[in-house]
Amino acid sequence: MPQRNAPGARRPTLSDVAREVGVSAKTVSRVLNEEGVVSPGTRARVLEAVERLGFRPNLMARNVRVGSRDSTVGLIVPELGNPFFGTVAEAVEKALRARGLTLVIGTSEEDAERERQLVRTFLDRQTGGLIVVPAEPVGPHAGLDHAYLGEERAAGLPVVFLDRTPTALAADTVLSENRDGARAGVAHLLGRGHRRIAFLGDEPAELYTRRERFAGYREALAAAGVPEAPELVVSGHDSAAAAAAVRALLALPEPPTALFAANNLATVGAVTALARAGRQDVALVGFDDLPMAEALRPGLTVIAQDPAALGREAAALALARLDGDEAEPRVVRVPTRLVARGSGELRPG
Amino acid sequence: MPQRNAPGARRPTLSDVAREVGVSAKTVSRVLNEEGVVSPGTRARVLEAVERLGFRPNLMARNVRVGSRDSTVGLIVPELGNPFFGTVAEAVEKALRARGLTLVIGTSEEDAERERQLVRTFLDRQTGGLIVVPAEPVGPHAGLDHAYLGEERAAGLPVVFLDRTPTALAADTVLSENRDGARAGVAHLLGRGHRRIAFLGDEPAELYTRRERFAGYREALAAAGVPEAPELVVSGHDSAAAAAAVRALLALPEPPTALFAANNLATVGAVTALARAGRQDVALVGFDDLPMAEALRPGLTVIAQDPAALGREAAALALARLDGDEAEPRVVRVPTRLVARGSGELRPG
DNA sequence: CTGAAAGCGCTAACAT
DNA sequence: ATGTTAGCGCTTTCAG
Repeated sequence: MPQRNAPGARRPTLSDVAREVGVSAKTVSRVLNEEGVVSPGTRARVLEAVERLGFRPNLMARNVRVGSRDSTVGLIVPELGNPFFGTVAEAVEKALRARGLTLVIGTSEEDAERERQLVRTFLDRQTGGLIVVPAEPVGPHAGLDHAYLGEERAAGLPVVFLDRTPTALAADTVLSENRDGARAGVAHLLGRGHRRIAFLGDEPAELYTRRERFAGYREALAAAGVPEAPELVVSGHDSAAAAAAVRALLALPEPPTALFAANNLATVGAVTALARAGRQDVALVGFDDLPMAEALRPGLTVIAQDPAALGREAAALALARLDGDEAEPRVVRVPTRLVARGSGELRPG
Repeated sequence: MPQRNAPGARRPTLSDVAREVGVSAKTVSRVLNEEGVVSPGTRARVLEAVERLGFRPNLMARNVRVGSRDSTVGLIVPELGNPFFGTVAEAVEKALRARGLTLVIGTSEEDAERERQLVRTFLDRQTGGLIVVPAEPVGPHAGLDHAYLGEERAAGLPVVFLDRTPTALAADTVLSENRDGARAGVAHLLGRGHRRIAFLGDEPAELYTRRERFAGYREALAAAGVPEAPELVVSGHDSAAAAAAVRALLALPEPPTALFAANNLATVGAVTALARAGRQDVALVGFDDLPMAEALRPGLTVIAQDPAALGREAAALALARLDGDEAEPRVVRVPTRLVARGSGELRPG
């Protein structure tokens, strides 16, 4: 039972333990780090004193001396309330914990400047690696740059991009098979006879995932020889906007007979709008799975992503770099999976 | 433009900057910390060199010398993929970031031993505070203890419990109004004429939130003079188990006419089971809101929690302690809100 | 206004 | 098998 420290009392240090036992600090250090050989007797007495005083080593001090970076990895995601990123973070944390590393986390709120600040803070605290869902710079310089991370990478810091890929910096990257997934989802609808298939995307339209999924949509249409209809391509930043967009689509002179919702918020909006309008005849395939998908009537057909795998792969890449892997940057693509539950089977008329 | 560091190059230190400018390290330190008075000339030259060398202070080294704990707060949650805890974490991170603190996160997976290890790791890395969703010890010693955190608290470390409250340690705590919320949800059903209302809870039954919500359920029944029916109280650890439990309930000789689902997984299970059975006549109120709640037909009536508020309040308590607040431990209760969307209005027969 | 020396808690590099 | 000395990068203390 460790001695109760008086409130505000200084935590015991290595030298406190050493003094207590009557050995040098280095000997205590040796015992704790199982370094070199220490006689069983001293070893036991040291451990006893450590226990009794409730000594815990100061990792910061250790790292300063050893000159190594901190045994943490920083993760920057746009948000955590979204279960997609929550699951990613959970998988990263698990993978790190298995290796004795700790997760430091920040949310960029899709703001490139905030992301930079977080990166700076993380680096100042000597985070050993960085996993970043790059925020999309807004304004005229659309697209991802993130060249500012190049120096850190050059200085030997593991940097992994997740879910989106910057244009100007080659670094390890983990992505969902967005394009393939979208193509498969739209092909599913085409295979059921649909020809007027709307695309319901994120905003801004420059978002990497949105671009890729839209490309998949177009590829599927092209492969089936179905002409694109620009009026069927709409956006909504949240589920309410997506629902409104769907209402507008259904009011078109030539409305779509099927919807492809390119992200989970769009899917929620589409389901809501269809339910409100009582339109059980409009087919729907969503990108990204939802907990309620199976509980809906009809069941919601989705292109499921695997956010846990994304997180695991990102952590694995960072860990490999920490272990000294100096190979060229790698891109890992995580497959998606079509889960047919019924909503994609509906037929026009 | 900072000089490009050669790959693997040592990051520049305070003394590097000092040497570059031809002043002492202390002067550079003074400039960076805006401490004391430095002549405008040296100041400018120092800042120029800092910029040119790309110098960034080593926070670990600083903290070691200053003897202060790290400017981080550790958060331990059971999981992050669950949007409830994801939203909590997001709110905590935002509140900390606003104060220049960084969030360190770990997932306990509901394992008390894992939680302890995380606490130890966090403390070793000198985390400045701790926010913990206490894991429920399994086995014979049901209930929360967490006395092991008492010493840390006594040593001046801010400790805040979130969502659940340990029995053996008085510390700041932030809770949802579980009991009130459950009572309101069941009262809603009673008010629509239901008398056979099932309770669909978590497992294990000792879980703090489950106990509180069950107490609210009983209070509502008692207030209405409705006798309890033990066969209507069931559990399910995940949504599939909850769905199975609902199927069993509906097969009873005297089945319930309404369900109260005491958490979001139970709610998903209940919705699924009712949809599969085509039972549009069974009322349902769920505890905890769901993104799809509005998209269901009928809309899902829920007792909404406010996870962001829970996170904010927890962070506020931790920050107050960091600012030196030495008052007695406080308990903050965050209200819940009944959101009526239709599923609670269904009438038997 | 600025600097030299000492030291935070710990470990590397020598001793012995 | 153990101890001494020095020093990580920074700040405190005390001089100038």
